[in-house]
Amino acid sequence: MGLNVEDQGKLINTRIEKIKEIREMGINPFPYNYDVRNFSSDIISNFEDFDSEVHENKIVSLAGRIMSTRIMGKAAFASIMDQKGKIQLYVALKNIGETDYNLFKKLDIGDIIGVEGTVKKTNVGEITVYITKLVLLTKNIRPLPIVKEKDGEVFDAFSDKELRYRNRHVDLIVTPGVRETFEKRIRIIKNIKNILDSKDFLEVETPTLLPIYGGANASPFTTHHNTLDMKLYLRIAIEPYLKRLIVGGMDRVYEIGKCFRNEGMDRTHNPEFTMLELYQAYADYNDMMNITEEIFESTCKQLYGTTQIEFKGNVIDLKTPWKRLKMVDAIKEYTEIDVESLSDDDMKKLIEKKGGKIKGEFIRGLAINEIFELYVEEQIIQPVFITHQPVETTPLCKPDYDDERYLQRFELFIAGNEYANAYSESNDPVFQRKTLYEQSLRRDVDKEASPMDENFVQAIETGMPPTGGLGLGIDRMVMLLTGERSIRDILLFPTMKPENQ
RNA sequence: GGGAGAGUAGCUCAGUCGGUAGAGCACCGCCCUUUUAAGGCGAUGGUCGACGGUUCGAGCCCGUCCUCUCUCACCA
Repeated sequence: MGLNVEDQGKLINTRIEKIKEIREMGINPFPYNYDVRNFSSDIISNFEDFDSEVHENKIVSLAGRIMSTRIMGKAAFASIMDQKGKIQLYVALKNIGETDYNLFKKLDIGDIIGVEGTVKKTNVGEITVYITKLVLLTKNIRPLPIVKEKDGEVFDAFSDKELRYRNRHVDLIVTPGVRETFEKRIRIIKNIKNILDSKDFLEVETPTLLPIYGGANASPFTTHHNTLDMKLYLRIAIEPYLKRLIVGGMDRVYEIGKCFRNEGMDRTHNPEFTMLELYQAYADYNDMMNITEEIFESTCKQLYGTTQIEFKGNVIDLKTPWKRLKMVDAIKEYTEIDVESLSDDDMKKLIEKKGGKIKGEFIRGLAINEIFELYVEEQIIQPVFITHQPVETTPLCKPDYDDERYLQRFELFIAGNEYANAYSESNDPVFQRKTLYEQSLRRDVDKEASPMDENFVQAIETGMPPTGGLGLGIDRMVMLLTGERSIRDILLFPTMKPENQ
């Protein structure tokens, strides 16, 4: 198991031997640079501009990793992969001369080369660089898994997920589509930033290493600062610092960054994950819904040119506007139960019937939320904003004007999962101090309750304008928009146990 | 934490009833100037996840443990 030197010493040693032989030929197997003037995909998609039948002496120069070779005595085909894709090379003794051809015969799949040549279609019509010059740029000594493709079908895929996650550098080279998935992730994040920047939001950076944590119910990672000799925490949410900035007069701020939660791991949870948090002064939860819709719809269109995507076997249409449903109405619609008219006992029965639990004393608002999660959540396939959660679900959100039993809050559900959570943020300093203090007292019972953050409360006491706040799970969004079912497939380097026992 | 599956060559995988460890690709040698899962001939390559047990004999049966994958639950 593993890709350790000891395990494949013989294969590696023969390649180290080749490095010596190449040096003996007077060739440096690790030169310092190369003049790259073309990329594979540009040559292929603009073939007319390069076709040597038309442009007689047009020389291209490109560099990439050798992915396959087909050697036929005094000539060979090879394909190399660069930043933008793959392209075939024709390597002939008569075109590159004996020295370079002898070098070529010593090369392996995985080596990085620079080539110059002319572009022409082969007899069977494949656009190919007929090389006239070959430069070894980096000699590989650790063999790559050989993955073959024919007509889009992949053979001998590098399919061991553990090896792929532990050796993402190899995965990126040999597994078709992996790179594209991560390029999509990059484009998604860039597009979100473009949207927010165009709305005059300021992208800020706030600390991840904190003396005190808060903003969510979660267990933090702890660490230690040596010279200060103090305990520090990795943040579990971005919220407390962004709200300080709103107090400070930065009226529209956002951060896309890592949060860390010391909890279980599964297909949708990694210990470190990426959140978008956004706060807008003088806005409320309705404004947050509009921004959320725009973020999803625009990003999907930008990636695919359509608002429809397939996810978990469903066609999901992200076209806005999305349905907005109060939580109790959603329960009515999906289960024909009118929770507001139920007795406490009937609600308990409904929860227990589905295997749900009521923690501590019975609280109607929490029970309504529980019934929603048990009976409705997984049924929501098309995007829906669930609004007006019971006030008991969070102390950080303002109650609705019309009915103080419910909040000006929404959660976004798509394909049975939650993607975003937003509030008309509570800014009553007396209420905030009280709830945060009460929460800090519960810490010996509730491990996920946060400690009192005096500086944060003082900030709220300074006066936070009415503010709409939004939290959006970037990893979940990337999964939705790339069709990936596991968070590990959209994180370049997911958290792994160490290889040795 | 529960359930299911898996761990054999660098990669992808076979391995029958318990009887000398197999293939394809890669690698090495040879042939080959339009191939594309290139082809042909030949060679090399193994602590069968670990430990223990049963047996004349274990990749295979039994036990314990480790790791991974999938899935359910829990947790935001």
